[in-house]
Amino acid sequence: MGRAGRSRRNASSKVASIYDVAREAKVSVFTVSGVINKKSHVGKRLRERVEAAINRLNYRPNLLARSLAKQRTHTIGIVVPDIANPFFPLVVRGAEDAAQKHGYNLLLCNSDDILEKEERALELLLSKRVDGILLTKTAQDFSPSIWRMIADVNVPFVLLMREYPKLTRDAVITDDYKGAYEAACQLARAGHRKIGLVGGPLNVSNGKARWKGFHDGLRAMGLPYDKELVVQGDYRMESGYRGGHSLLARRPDGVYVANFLMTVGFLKAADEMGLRCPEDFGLVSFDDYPWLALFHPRLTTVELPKYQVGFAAAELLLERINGDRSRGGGLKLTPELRVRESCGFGLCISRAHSREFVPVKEPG
Amino acid sequence: MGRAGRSRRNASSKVASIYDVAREAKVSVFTVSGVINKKSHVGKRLRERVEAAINRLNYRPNLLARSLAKQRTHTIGIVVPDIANPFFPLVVRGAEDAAQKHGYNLLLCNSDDILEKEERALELLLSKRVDGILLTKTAQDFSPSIWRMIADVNVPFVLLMREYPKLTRDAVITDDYKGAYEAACQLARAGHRKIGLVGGPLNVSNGKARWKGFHDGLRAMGLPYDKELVVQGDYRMESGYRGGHSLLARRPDGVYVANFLMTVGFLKAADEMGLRCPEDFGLVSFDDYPWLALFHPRLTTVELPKYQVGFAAAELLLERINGDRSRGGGLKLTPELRVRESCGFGLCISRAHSREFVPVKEPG
DNA sequence: TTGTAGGCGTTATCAA
DNA sequence: TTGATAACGCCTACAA
Repeated sequence: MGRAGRSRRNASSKVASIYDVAREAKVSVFTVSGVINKKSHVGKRLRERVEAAINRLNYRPNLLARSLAKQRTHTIGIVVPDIANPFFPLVVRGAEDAAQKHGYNLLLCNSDDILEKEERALELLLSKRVDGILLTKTAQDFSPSIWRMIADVNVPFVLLMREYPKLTRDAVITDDYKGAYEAACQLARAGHRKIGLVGGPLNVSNGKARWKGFHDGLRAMGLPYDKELVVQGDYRMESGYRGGHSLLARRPDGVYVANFLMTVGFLKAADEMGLRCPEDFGLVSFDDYPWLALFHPRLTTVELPKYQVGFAAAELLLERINGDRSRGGGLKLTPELRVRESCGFGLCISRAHSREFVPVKEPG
Repeated sequence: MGRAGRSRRNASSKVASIYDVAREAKVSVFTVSGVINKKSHVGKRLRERVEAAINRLNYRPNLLARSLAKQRTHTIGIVVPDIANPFFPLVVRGAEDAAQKHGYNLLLCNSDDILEKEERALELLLSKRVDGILLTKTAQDFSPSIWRMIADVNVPFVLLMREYPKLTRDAVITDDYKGAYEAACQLARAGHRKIGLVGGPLNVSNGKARWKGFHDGLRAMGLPYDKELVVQGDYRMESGYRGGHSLLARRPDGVYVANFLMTVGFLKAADEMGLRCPEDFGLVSFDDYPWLALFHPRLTTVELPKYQVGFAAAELLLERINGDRSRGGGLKLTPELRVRESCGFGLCISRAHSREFVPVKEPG
């Protein structure tokens, strides 16, 4: 006996359903559904009647019900370590813009780079049946239970900033090797000989890349790689601070810090030790922000195209969601060295990559 | 004839449904549902059988279906002007933490402070049947269509940082009047007499409060309020930049800029005009960040408890979602003046509010 | 072109 | 305690 008799709404909830519209327009739900979804097979007369009814009732389809029926939520999940880390807001914004463009929404989760939180977030996202997931993977492997769930649900993933081929090869990252390489070279060109590193975690892909690039950059410039001048951080302020204290005690004349948050911690340590940049040490940081061009020391940085990372990742994910595997995953976006005073370019000799500051010339 | 015979899953999708579990455990879906939701009325024997079946099938309830049935999504929508504005990430993080604690997720939207985008976002959120919405309202009034939809759906709102009593009195804001008042006083105490303002939009509540506080602060210190030294911005960098050029041309000796992004623009303008802070003008900004204590000029700011705003707002919203109206809406959190060198405290005579920097003493 | 009815995966009501 | 079965609101074969 179908559902014909149902949908008499209780007084409290006034939202109209497709049935109410059908009744109001004296047609079937099929017809209503047709005009909502702009199917071609609905007569002009009826369409107008339905549209009138829709307006009268201020009807809006219940997307929850639609999702259940169509097995598609038009929602994508995004899990980042911490939206409060200034690196991620632009990534998320890029993703949101791309998603929005295609009628998708973003369900946002923070993992704090902790596996357990990450897995909890993923379970929830999968249970809510998001159509796809953007993920900045933590360093640890998934537990078997999550692997199984992922396999069952079969939803596309695209990785943000970090690779994890066990899960997927679809990843949008930046060329951190190159960025770190240039950072090291810039320090060398500025005349520094005893160059230290505050690196990222070596168990995540970009931590490794930033370390390797630094290493190779030094070698290319004929400088030694000194383990004593290298400390490993975790991309958070606190680790930059501790790293700063232990590294600066060895009096390097140049330092490359692998992200902005650690740079802040590092500068705090330097401040406490009474050391000044660039007078006492040259500094190159990763990850640029507009205000860094205005405060002193004006930081030499390697800008990462954060917005583009998020945007491209979401676009790629949407392709996968739509079953399009034509384009290979694995975008690697190019970073850009921005030379400013913090590297101490007294002797500096490089092309200027920035319009905002004093151009410095390559040697003849 | 019920649904007994259904749910033979097609090969592609392997996720188990509650029916599969029921069949596997040779019980009814009612029993399975009971186990999942830890209802008391399910025998121990059966419960164990069901749990075993759940494990075997790696069953996870489909939250989409549950939401439809329960009329509750355990999702809350949050719409902010722009997550890339450094003010909002911490707000969002606070909200996410509170939400997470209660098993809720965040659906994030950016409005760019444009009414049309805001309304599109709200429509989507409402159609997806979020249980509640956190909103930083744009300056313009809702259109009638949105009003009607809101009335129909009857979902609780809590406002973030801005008031809009037409919609709800539940709002979590900061005491911007007080913050701006203190900012003005601090500039006066530092010895400035010709004090200018780069304010926020006057059609949003906190823009007005920051202007009024500034105005009253000046008066309290016996200084004139000079319209010529006041420009209106929109909280974005560009407006701070333009405001900086037009305001600095009048050579104020002290300036209060109503948020960080505009301060960045303002400093750029100053830089271009060859003016230095604090030598050529004292500066107090709104909205503090950890790194501002480390770069020069070290900014005197009025810190707003961003994280707490988000957290408290989400908590309040969750109370409303659960039908709890006992606590009155309308939290006003207290800002904190952090005195640092940018205000030019040569003559300064205030208590120190910050541990990070040189305490300056009240005169005897 | 339009309508009927069953399915999406839960929860919840009412008997048994 | 348990089980059948109607909602929840939408889409969509299959019929007409």
